[in-house]
Amino acid sequence: MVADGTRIRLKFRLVKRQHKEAPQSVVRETSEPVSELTTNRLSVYLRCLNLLDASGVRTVSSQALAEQFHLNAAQIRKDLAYFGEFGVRGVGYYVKELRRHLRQILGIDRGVSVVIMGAGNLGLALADYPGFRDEGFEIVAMFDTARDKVGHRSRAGVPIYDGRDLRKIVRQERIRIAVIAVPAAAAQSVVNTVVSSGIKAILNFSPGAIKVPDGVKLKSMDLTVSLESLSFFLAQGEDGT
Amino acid sequence: MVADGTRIRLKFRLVKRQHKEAPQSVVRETSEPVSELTTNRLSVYLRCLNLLDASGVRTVSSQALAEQFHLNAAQIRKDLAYFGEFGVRGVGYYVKELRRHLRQILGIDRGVSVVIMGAGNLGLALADYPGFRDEGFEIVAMFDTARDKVGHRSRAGVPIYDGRDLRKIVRQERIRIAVIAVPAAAAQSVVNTVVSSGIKAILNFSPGAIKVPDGVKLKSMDLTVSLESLSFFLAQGEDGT
DNA sequence: TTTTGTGAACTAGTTCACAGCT
DNA sequence: AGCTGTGAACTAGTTCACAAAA
Repeated sequence: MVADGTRIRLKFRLVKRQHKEAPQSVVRETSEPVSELTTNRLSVYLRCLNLLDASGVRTVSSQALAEQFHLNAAQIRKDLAYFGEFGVRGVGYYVKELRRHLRQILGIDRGVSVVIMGAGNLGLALADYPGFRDEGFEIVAMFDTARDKVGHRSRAGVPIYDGRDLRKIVRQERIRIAVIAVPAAAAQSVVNTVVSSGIKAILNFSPGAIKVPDGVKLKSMDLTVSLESLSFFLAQGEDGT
Repeated sequence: MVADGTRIRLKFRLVKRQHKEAPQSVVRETSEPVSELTTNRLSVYLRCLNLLDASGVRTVSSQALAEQFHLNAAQIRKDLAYFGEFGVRGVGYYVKELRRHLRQILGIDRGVSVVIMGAGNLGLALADYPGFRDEGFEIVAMFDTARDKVGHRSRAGVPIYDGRDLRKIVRQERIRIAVIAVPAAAAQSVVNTVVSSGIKAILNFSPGAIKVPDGVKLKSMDLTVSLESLSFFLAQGEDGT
C-alpha cells in the first residue's frame, strides 16, 4: 500500500534577491529533485522561524537553529540551498526574510483553500483545528452524504454540503487540497470523486491502500500504523533489553 | 525538531515454529537493528493480511502480496526475515499464521491500553475512532483540565478524568501509550506529566518540538507539516512543469 | 572571524538476482 | 517448478569538512 515515492523536479523561478549593494545572489536554473523528507523539514524550519520571529530574533545561524530545535546544521543549510542562497556568510539567515521565502516555496504565502470529505468526529475536529488557519490554510467546506448533517456547520462555522456539490464548490472556491476523513470502506470511492473534481493533492486519514492517478499527490496519515509502531517499540523493550 | 532516529536492537526470542516433520526453523540469536520504516511496513502488511484472511485466502506469496497492494516483493521478504523464517519455499506464507506472527511482533496480540490527553475536538474524535479498537488497542480514558468536561464521557463512552488522576489510572489500568491532543502551548508540559507517570510511548498530534528523555518513544503526526508538504507539491506543479 | 554553500565521505534503505529449499 | 531468504549492488539521505564570502 502507498508505494508513493513521488519526486518533484523543481523549476527554480526564484526572484533575484537584493542585497545592500545588490550583488544579486545566484538565480538557479537547474532542475533538482527534492525529496519529501526535505519538504517536511522546510515546514519544520518555518515553524521554528515563526517562533524566533515572534520572540524578536532578527538573524539566526544554521548552527543556532540546529541547537535550539535539535536539528543538524549542515542539513538545514543543504535543504535551504536547494532553493536559493538565502544566508549571509558570517551572519546567518535573516529570520523574517527566510520565513517569507519558505512560505513562498511551500506555496502558502497566498492562502490555500481546503475541503474536508466526511463530517464525522474526525472531519469536524479537523475542520476546527486552529493550526491550519494560522499557517495560511482555509477550510472552506466539508462534504458528507448524511442528510442530517448537510446544511449544518461545524462549531467554528465550516459549512457541510452534500457530496454532490463537490465539483461546483471546488471550481467556485478554487479548492487545492482535500482531506479524507470518511470510513475506510468509502475512502477509495471518495478519493475517486475528489480526483475527478480536479483536486491534485489529498491528505488521507483512512487506513489502507488508496490509489490515485499520476499527477495527484496523496499523503496518508495512518493512525493505526502509528500506534502499532509504538506498540512494537514497547514489545521490544519488554523482554529485558 | 524531532530529530528522532531511534533504533531498536532486537532481542529475538521467537518461539520455535513447528513444521510438519518438525525441521525446526532457525531461532535467531543475533541482535539486528530494525528501522521505523520497517515497523511501519509490518503494520501495513498486517492490514493486507487481515483483508486476505477476511476473503478466505489461505496462502500468499510475497510476489502476490506485492502486486495486490503495490509493494516490493523483495522488501516484504526482507522485512519479514528480520523476525524469523515465516515462509515456506515453493508455497509462500500462510496468511493466518503470518498474521498471528505479525500481531505478536507488533505487540498487539494481547491488547494495548491507551489514554488520550486532551478532550477537545481532536481528542474526542480519536477516542471514538473505530480503527483503534479493531486492531487491539483500547482507549481506556481521556484527561482534561476543563471542569465542565471532567466526569463526562465521549459518545462511545470513553470517560474523561481530571489530569491529576493520570498517574493513578496509568498504574491501575496498565496504560502503555498516551496520545497527545492538547493545544500546542500545553503540549510539552503534558508530555512531561505523561512521561513522569511512567508511560514509555507517546503519539503526539500537536505541532512543534517536543522533547522526551531517552527510553521514551515519541511519534509525532504534524498535521500542518503534512498540509504544507502537499501545498509545496502544488506550488511546484503550478508554473508549467 | 564567523558562517555559508557544497563536494566528498559516509550511512541507511531498497532492489536485484540467485542459491537452495519444498 | 515455485518461492523464500539473503548477499551483493545500487540508490537515497545524512553528515563531515573546508574553500570562499562577508
